[in-house]
Amino acid sequence: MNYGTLLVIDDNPAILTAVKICLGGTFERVLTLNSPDKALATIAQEHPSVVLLDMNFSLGVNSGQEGMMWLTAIHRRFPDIPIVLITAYADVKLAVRALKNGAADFVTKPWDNDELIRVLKDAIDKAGEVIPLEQLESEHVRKVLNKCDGNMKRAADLLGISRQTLYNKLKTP
Amino acid sequence: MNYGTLLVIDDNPAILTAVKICLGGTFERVLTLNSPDKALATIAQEHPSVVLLDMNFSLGVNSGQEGMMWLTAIHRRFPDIPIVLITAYADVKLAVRALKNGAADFVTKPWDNDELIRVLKDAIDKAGEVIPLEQLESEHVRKVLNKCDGNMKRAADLLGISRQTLYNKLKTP
DNA sequence: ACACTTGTGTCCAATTCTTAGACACTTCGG
DNA sequence: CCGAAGTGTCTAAGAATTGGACACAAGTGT
Repeated sequence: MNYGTLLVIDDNPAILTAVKICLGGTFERVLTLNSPDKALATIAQEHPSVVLLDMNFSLGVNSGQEGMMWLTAIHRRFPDIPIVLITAYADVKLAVRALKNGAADFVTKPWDNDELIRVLKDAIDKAGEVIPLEQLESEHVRKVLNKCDGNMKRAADLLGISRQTLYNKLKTP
Repeated sequence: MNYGTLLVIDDNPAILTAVKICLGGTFERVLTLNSPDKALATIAQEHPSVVLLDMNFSLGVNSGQEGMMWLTAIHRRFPDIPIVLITAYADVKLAVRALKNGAADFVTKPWDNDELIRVLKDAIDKAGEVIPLEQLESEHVRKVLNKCDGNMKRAADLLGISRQTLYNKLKTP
């Protein structure tokens, strides 16, 4: 039941209060910002488990550029905190670009409460998963070796390890 | 100028010929399938550098379920080959789900030729990048350590390495 | 104030991993 | 047929990893 702290960033006060009411029961705390200006400072201080970020702040501008900028800024600074984007202007191109820029998910207004809760929980759960170093390594090794059509010498070279080491890593899976 | 082989999978013959004409100059070869049934076999045999996959095959069904299934099937079997999805029914939810399921990109019909070419090239370039093992490792270590609020013991535990090893890895960045 | 727990920074010696180099062998293309 | 490139294997040296240990700091509960 304890999903930690949610940080919501939206310039519409009505949205902020609505989110607070809808998600107050799910999250331990719901923090709100009506401008992304202090997002980095707030995140650094409060360590939210997830950020819900609106894409449009400049009045009349709905390209989502500003939200995208903040997404990249926050994600670069806090790669381990999942960021869910929300926008009124459903745009496939924008959604694709957001996900490629590190967004955990992308939802459109008006939102469905249950779906939003599920999306946020999923983002938190996924961010909470920790892959052991060895597994990460062996998966990557396999992928690179695949791309090299099984050429061990080139794969080892690309991976930055010696051919024998790659050999050993494949021996003990 | 040589971007290898493109595999296009679409049940509309007109689309296939159109793509062939549009992208024939960019790719060394353009293979086509009017059904995903033989996708896995074809990919295994031809080793395309990218796959362009339509989402809707069953007539009258436009939920994209079938394309999604083939996306996951192909991606699970060939994680190193990028898959670009294409659909006539622009749907943000569908696009998000596709990207989360491993799609390299998502474009909508009717498409812009230059954009499609750019997207495919990007997908190939990105898939061609190989991250050295050490860099992958250090990035992951940093992320996990961050998530543990700097608690080295827990981080080392989650990573599956000893505390001293984590210590050393941080010493020499 | 007191013990207790947890984590840090640091060392050690034993073990394991990684490396460069070498060798015979196969495969492939000119 | 030759040479280039890759494989499978080995060795010996060097580097990394491990469990264990120790003193110390910070936070816990009593």
